[in-house]
Amino acid sequence: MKNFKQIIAKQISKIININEQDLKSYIETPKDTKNGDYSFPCFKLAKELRKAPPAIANEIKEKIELTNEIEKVEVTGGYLNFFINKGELATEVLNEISKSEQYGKSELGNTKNIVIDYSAPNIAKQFHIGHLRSTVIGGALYNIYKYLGYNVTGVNHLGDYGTQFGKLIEGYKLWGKEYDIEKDAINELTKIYIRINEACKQDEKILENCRNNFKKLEEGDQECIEIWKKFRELSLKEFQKVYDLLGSKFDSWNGESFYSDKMPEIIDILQKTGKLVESQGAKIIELEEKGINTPCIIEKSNGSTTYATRDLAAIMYRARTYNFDKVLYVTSYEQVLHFKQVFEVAKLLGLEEKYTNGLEHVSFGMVLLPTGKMSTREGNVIRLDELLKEAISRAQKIIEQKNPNLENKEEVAKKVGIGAVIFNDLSSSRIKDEVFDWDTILNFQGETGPYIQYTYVRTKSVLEKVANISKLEDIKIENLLDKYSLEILKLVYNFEDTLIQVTEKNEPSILARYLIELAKAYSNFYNENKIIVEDKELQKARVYLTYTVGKILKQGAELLGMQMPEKM
RNA sequence: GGGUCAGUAGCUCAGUUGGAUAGAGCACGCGCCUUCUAAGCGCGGGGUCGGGGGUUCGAAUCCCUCCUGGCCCA
Repeated sequence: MKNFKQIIAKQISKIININEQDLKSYIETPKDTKNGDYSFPCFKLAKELRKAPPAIANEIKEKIELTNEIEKVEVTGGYLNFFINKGELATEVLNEISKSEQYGKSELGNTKNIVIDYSAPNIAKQFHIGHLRSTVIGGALYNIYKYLGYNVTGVNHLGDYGTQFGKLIEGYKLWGKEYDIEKDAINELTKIYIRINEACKQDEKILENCRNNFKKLEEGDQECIEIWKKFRELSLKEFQKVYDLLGSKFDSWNGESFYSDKMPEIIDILQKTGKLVESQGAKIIELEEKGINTPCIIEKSNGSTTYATRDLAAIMYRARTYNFDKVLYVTSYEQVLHFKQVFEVAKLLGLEEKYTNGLEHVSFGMVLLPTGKMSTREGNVIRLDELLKEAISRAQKIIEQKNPNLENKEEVAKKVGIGAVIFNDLSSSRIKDEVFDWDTILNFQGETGPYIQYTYVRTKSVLEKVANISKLEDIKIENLLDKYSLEILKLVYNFEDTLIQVTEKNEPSILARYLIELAKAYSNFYNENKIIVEDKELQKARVYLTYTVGKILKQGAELLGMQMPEKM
């Protein structure tokens, strides 16, 4: 697609001795359209050229060559304002839209390998709303990178390993028959876990047995492995229900346990660097000279490994298996120090720089309850399946009230309710904390998922009424040059750029905000203009624009992981 | 205590990487459905961009400092 900024930069570069790329980065888009579509602030040049900014602007204006794309240039103060040819913009955008089913899709990523590590719930623990963000942010990034031509691998790095399993196994051995873990696995396992922890406090012997169980698990003891496998399987079955609702998919389920036999190599390599030192019985790596004043613990004093070791083993494995250009770790900001340490230590593994430079922690804010942090131990967590169930049931009530004759009510309620939850999590910057509130998350009005779905449904409804959409060749562009249409066309023009920005910052909220803007622009258009009108030429053009908006809303929402109903 | 992230309207958040008069949504008030879905649209009030210094033609944005809060580490 034509790059208007580039074209303007090119014209300016013919007059001023600054390279095109720099000029392009100076060009901005004014907030107020009366200041044009693009603007070049001349203040930067004042010092160098020893002239007042308005004088420079005027001088450029005198010399600049207008093109097909640039219709008019005006000087306002020190700004040089460019007005582009709207017909050219509209033609360009609609051409691009009509070309392919998937607008904005590209090969930009050039099949670079991206590994995204997300969701990663803990086996035998509740899948609560704290896990939602990782799942949803990671999922959106997965879709968007893929859309831009990257070769993406989604990894669910399950928390399926660690000393807590020694305890759980012991609890299960002791009282397994009292609990129906086949039926309600996670709840029952949680009960066992609480009970065994109590028992450990009372009786040293039991604690000893727990430790032994974990050791046995590591050494391949048949019974322990069987039990652990059962926990894992049953937990995954429950997680899968949530993943099905959210539409989450993973290419790999290699969790922590997968790396249990890959850690000795890591320790060996680190040992050989001479940087691995003993401290209070533990093996650590000092990172002070790297500006991190907490050492990274590789092996605890009792000989067991840490999260860090497992993550290092994972880096090694992923480098070999996926030849990654980037690994994105989508976890909450609680883990910033952990990843800082791991990424630093990874440089000691003897890997190519390509790998160590590609490690990135995509951190996000926490979901808090009005009372503070959630805690599994205190039992004040909100289960994700319950949240989703509630979302669906609220959507259902609204359908009952607004559109009682709708077909497939249940299916629509599912899409709307879950869409609201997903969008809510993606609509503000990752880093923001979120205080959980039912009415905020399940709000269906204003800047929400359902608003985007609703706008989409409106476009479908119009298209259904007119039955057929004209070919682009039959559209008279001059029918789309009003203020409301142009607002839409400009946004459509920005779609691909928006996707690129998402990957540059690993920030899906940029796409979420974009979709809100587009839905708003269409709602304005829809409100101000009748689409089905007497003037058939006008109708054709407006229908085509409607079709365009619908297409992008759907594509964008699906990239975020939302599903679109056709009616609601 | 050290590190780190954040602070913008009553609440929740945008703010094009330093540009023109700081914008939305929610909530509140008023208006708009005999014609394409009112889960919508319009109008209205509401701001010391945490405070103070600095850099700059120009700062919510960059630097310094202090305050408040979150998180991590001991």
